[in-house]
Amino acid sequence: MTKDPDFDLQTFLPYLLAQAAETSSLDFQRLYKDRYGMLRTEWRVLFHLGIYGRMTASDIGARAKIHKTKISRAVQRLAERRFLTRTRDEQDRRVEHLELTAGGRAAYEDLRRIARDYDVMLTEGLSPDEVAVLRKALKHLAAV
Amino acid sequence: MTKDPDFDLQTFLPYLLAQAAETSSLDFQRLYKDRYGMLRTEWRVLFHLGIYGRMTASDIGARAKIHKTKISRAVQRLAERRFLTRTRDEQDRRVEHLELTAGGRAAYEDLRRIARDYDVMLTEGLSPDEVAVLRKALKHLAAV
DNA sequence: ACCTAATAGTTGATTTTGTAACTAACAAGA
DNA sequence: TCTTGTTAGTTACAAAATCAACTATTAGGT
Repeated sequence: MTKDPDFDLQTFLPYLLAQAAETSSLDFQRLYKDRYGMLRTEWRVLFHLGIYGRMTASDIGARAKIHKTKISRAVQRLAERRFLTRTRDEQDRRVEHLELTAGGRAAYEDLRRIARDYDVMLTEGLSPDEVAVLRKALKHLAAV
Repeated sequence: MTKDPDFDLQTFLPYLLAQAAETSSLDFQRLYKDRYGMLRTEWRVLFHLGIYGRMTASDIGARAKIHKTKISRAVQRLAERRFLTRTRDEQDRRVEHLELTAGGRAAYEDLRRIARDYDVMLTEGLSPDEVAVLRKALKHLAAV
């Protein structure tokens, strides 16, 4: 049977995005999973706390657009491993402040180095201009 | 606490890719889920058969980089709904050829139209040049 | 022909995710 | 001070993804 001339799956953005995201996500996963046995949401939470410091679960959810149940579970696991501490807010006792422990910070700094190296590796084969456009376009797409 | 100056999560490609892919995937999901109750892997299989015609499960897996168990289950569901037929190869009886039925083709053509419209909508706000670079870069990243 | 390895595809057990309902705490108006 | 509504976060159950083990069939060497 002949190829459909009107539509090419290889140019359909949700398809391309899914392929690229899955490839990079799986590659990067191997790095943090092997070292720390972390899940995807866990490194994301770890990185948010590493970069922005003290935050609440909702803060992270709002910034990263991750659902609160995912964050709740990631925080639980990170707390069990003593990567972060949870402190109740005295003014509003619904709120919990999260903060990395020394161990959490060490893990974050280690993974941040790895992430940076991985990012450099990913963009080999693309010109700096192309990378800039790619980042801009991805931000745009995430915001739609 | 201050922001880490050495590393910005908002430029880290696996993070950006995951955000963009998730956003577009969820949006597009609503369209095919509402109409046909399909899962992500199911529309992908449907599209492959719609575009390339007769294929085996392995062919699809190789082309789309989807794991064979996912494909196996997607094919089962599509077959139950009479969207495709499965035919044993006479030469090599391990192999099964998959092909869309008339109903499957109708669903594919309907969804293809929707996909095209959605793609157009996604790229509003980006110049044609930017879109071209984006597509090229995503293909590169998927292949790494 | 026979043994071993490889391939296509399926199934089952375990993990992970998603959805909805829930508790606890606060807020704001009557 | 009572509703009523909202927000932070957790938990329970259902849906889906992942991983390993499995069947059936073919291929390749000896």
